[in-house]
Amino acid sequence: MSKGSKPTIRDVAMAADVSLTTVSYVLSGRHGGTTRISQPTQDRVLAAVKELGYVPNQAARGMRRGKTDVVAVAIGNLDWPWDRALATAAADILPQHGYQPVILLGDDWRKFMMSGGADGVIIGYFPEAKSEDETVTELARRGVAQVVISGTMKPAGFDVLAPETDSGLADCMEFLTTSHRRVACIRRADPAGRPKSRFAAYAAGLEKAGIPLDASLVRTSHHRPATAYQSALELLQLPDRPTAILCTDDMEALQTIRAAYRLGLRVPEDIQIVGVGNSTEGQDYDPALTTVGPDPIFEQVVRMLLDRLTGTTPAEGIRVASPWKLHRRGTTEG
Amino acid sequence: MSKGSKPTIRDVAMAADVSLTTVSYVLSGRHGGTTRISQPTQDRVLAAVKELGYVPNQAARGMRRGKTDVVAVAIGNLDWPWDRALATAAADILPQHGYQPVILLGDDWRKFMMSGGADGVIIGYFPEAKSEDETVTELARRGVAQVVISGTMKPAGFDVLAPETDSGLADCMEFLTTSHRRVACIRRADPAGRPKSRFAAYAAGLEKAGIPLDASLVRTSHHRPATAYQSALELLQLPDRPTAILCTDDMEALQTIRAAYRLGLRVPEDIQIVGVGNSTEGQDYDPALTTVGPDPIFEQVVRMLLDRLTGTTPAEGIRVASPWKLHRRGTTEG
DNA sequence: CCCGCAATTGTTAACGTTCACAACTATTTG
DNA sequence: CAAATAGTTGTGAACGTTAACAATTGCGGG
Repeated sequence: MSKGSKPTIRDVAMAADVSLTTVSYVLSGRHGGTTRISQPTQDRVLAAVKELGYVPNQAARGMRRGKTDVVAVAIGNLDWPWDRALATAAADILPQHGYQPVILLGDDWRKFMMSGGADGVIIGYFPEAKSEDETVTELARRGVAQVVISGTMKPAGFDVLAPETDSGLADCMEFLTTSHRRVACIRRADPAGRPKSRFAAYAAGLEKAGIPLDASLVRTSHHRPATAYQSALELLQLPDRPTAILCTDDMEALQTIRAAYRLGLRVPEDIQIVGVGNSTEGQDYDPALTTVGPDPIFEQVVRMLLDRLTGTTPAEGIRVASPWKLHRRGTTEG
Repeated sequence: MSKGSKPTIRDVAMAADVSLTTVSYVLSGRHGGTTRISQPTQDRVLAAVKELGYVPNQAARGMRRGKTDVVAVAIGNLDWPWDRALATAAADILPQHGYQPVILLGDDWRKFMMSGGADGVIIGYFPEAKSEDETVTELARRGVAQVVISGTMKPAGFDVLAPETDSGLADCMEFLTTSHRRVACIRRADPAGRPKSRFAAYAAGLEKAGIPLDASLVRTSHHRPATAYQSALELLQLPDRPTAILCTDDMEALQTIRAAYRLGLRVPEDIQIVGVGNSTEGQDYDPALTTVGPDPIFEQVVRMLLDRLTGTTPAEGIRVASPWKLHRRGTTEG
């Protein structure tokens, strides 16, 4: 117990003058049936534990038990409301079930999971729309619990929550094109992947309504909120201003509202704005943001993982569709 | 290697027909001096590794080596720009130095670190302003690398980055009170801690300028952005409207700008707004947000931890003051 | 008075790695 | 030609914990 060393179960055992096993039993509380520890002994052990400030080493425990009690949450970027909401939900719920949530950014989850860092992982982020992923496949083979948010992947030893973006966006575009002819779009600069398909839905919606795609009405934002704001300013100062703007992410939509106010335009009277994602941020805005998205699904995703961890889910995996719909709110009233 | 089992170093050894040690040496690359592995053997091992998709188990490795190569980043809430920026900086920098960053929310870091989950931790969050913390002290005794962001704690086996909020806020209040008499405040609802001291600085600044504290000009926001927005609307619709508003967090300040625009007020002509934190969000705004805060320090914090991990820092720990100053930008021009 | 059972606690091997050291094979040198 | 040496690879213990199983004690009944 000198400086720089952490107390082990061995130290506790010596302090309480019992064997390692006894300490282990007392702490894990699994001295139920045939193995009982007498009250005096328990007290002595607990006293020693407190005295030394002993906490079992998770790595060692995990190794022996074959499980880590850790769940990873893989997200892309803390600036995205969607990812944040997922991480927050996981951090709220998982501890209640004895799991330690850890949030991993970017691609860190691959190494982390492959090296046995956690019992399960919620993957909320794929830079590209893909139908399968080598790491996911391998982890599934190894029996790691996984829930993947993806519209394009099929369950195969893991679970998939599939947001039905296309139908939602189609509804949205239909709604917009019935009352607008000049519908602009602020899209993400992501190479391929989600945003692309969102933009594709925009284009498809225009075509369906017989409106030619006007390239000058399409702007690309480059991940930072300020660029979306700039794009919005440009669009709104166009000689023939669009009457509605579809932003492929709520965050960008909020920037657009701000740009409108800045220019003295009223929302929704002068310009109507629609986002994508149905984030709480948009709900809380004034006027509340009309948006295309799922009902909040993050709790659901976390529970899907918990079910899989407890073995409730069929081994081959399930696919839960998350319907996306248009939430008509303040920015498109009237 | 059947379904549900992960390949171990043993499997690789058998496949390559060598001993465990050889595999370990090849992989860890530490076959430098007296222990060399011949090229053919290396090739065979690497082939087997690839074939089996073997990745060393981090827990086992960590146990043996006495280090985990993991660094935890403890933050309070993903909704706070400050916390996000810290986590993002850590996630960017740490992997370049061989460390796996994991983000922990709320109080999770206590259990996690006490059970040996990581070699080091960056603590960016304390719900209360305290001069010492039992967990931190104990971790320091155990030789865990720690950097704590705190204005009130003193280094004692760990490092402290101390934001000089008071002097910064004092400057700010002086600046505001020279041209304004009615300065409102939107503060956080946190019980004690950071926000409290920020509010205290507001009160002190008023007193110094001989302006009585007007309770009707103080509003409390309850963590969600929408409440700050509401508070701002109320303040701005007061019969005798304040001419400046100090928000104890940039996020709230941005909401306040939005509220002003909503009411048709111009910023900074009609209302001047100051935030706290110097977040990038505020910088990107239009008009850019005047704010009290440090120059970006998150990279610095991460490097402080790396220094400590490599033993560069003196054992007793260092205290780095992070001067806070007023960044005069668009919302207070003119 | 001995046996068996219940109530407690201890022994030991194992989880997957790493590392100091031992051991083996060819070379080369005296 | 023996022995030292360099170049390779293997052995075994250890990290901290758990769990199947063994061992010890005390008690009552046959």
